[in-house]
Amino acid sequence: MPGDADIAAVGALLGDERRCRILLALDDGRALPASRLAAEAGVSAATASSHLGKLREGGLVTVETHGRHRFYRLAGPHVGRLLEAMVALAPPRPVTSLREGTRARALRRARTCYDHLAGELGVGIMRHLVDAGLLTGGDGHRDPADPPVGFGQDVDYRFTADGDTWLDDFGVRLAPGRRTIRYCVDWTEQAHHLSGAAGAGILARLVELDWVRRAPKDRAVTVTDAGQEGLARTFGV
Amino acid sequence: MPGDADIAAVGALLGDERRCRILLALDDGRALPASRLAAEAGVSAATASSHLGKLREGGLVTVETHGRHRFYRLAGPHVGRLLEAMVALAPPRPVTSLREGTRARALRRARTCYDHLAGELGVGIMRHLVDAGLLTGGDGHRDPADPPVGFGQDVDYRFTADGDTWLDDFGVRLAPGRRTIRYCVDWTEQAHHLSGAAGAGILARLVELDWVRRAPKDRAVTVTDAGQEGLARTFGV
DNA sequence: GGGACGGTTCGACGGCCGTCGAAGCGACCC
DNA sequence: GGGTCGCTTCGACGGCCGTCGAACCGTCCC
Repeated sequence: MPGDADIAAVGALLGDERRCRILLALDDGRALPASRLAAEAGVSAATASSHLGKLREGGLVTVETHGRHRFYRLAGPHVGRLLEAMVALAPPRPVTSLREGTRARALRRARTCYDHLAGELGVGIMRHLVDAGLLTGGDGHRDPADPPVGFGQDVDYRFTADGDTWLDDFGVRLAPGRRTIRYCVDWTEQAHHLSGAAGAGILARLVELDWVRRAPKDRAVTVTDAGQEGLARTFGV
Repeated sequence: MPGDADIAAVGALLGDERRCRILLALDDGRALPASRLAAEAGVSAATASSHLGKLREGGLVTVETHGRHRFYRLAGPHVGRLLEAMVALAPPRPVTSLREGTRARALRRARTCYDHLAGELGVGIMRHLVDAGLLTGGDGHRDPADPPVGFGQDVDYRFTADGDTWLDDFGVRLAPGRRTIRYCVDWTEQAHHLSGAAGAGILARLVELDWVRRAPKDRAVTVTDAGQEGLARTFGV
């Protein structure tokens, strides 16, 4: 039984409270520097570095180096699912922990990324636009060297004629010259979501329709009842 | 952060290879005696008892005592989901382990329990019958003292007039005197599935329709393509 | 280039936990 | 009731791993 050893290895990673704190701090999809995670776990930089090394080796987190900072992220949606499954099993559920849990889940579902939508919702909308033939392209790649955390980048996505029509019909107001498409790699979903002027325009229109509402102080996005229905009908999400 | 400690406690439970072996052995929903689990984990009875005690205290397994045997089960569907999430993260996937994993998943989806259906499919069918008003009752309870593992028991479920009609229409042949309803508590789903003559009759009819096929030597049940469609249409499962 | 800063590596300390044999306990069998 | 069997408890041994300070390495800033 060679495969069994590995699942225990994953379990061992999750058996330490400090490591769990680190993972939970990353659970909403952010990328955080090692120092912040050390503070979050309440542990020295040396210890945190050791934990992060193990989490990385175990495939639970990934690193990006920017200057003298190293940003850590959850390695993918599987990790979020795993954390969710574990939280569901942790027997005592103090209120605060519950709120944190649902909040992280909500952020994974929908959040803002600067001026546009990210999370399952952002990715789902972009996927729908591509599937519906409103948006084409997407063979571009992300330059691993320069870009700061979670930022967008030029790629060869573009709206089709149908896409232009759809934008007008849906009520997204974009100056003709500003229809350049940008996207972000959405790390909680490991897929693309729209950014740039189009992403901002769509988010603005969704807010105008009162389908979604932005939290005043953070990146949370809530979907209204009307939004549930409208988003499902329009984008299948 | 009081809640965080507990999720690490769950992780610690999963950090031991022997405990993982035990959990994986139980992953298809069976109840196994401690001695069998000791053998499965490749460990002495004393050690296995220690592990089982911890798993029980952690809420991952439950015990039923029958005579001098003690049968252990996964505590519920959450545990199955957790194992699934962990397997999805264990990086190397030897073929055997993959086959085992998909097999366990298949058993959780559909299996036989003596002469009737269990697993998600069995539970889903029963739920549909109740929701559709074909079956009523179900306030009975399971006597914790006597019954052997996973066996059915009398309860006050009964078919309505519509239910009788439906049985005839669907092609389930039951002698009028043999319409007594029995059910099993389905432990992988923590819900009821039909047993008794009605459960057996429905399974027989599903086989006759070639919607499902029983494995010759074990409890596995596979759903055919026609079955996928028919079961969805008939029972919403 | 010097100094500060973020991060990792190294080494040593300490504690927790998995392990098994032996003993204890209850249930079954003849 | 004596013997067996299934399981748990106890106690002792041993190893693994989390922890931190100190040293080291690279980047940024003036």
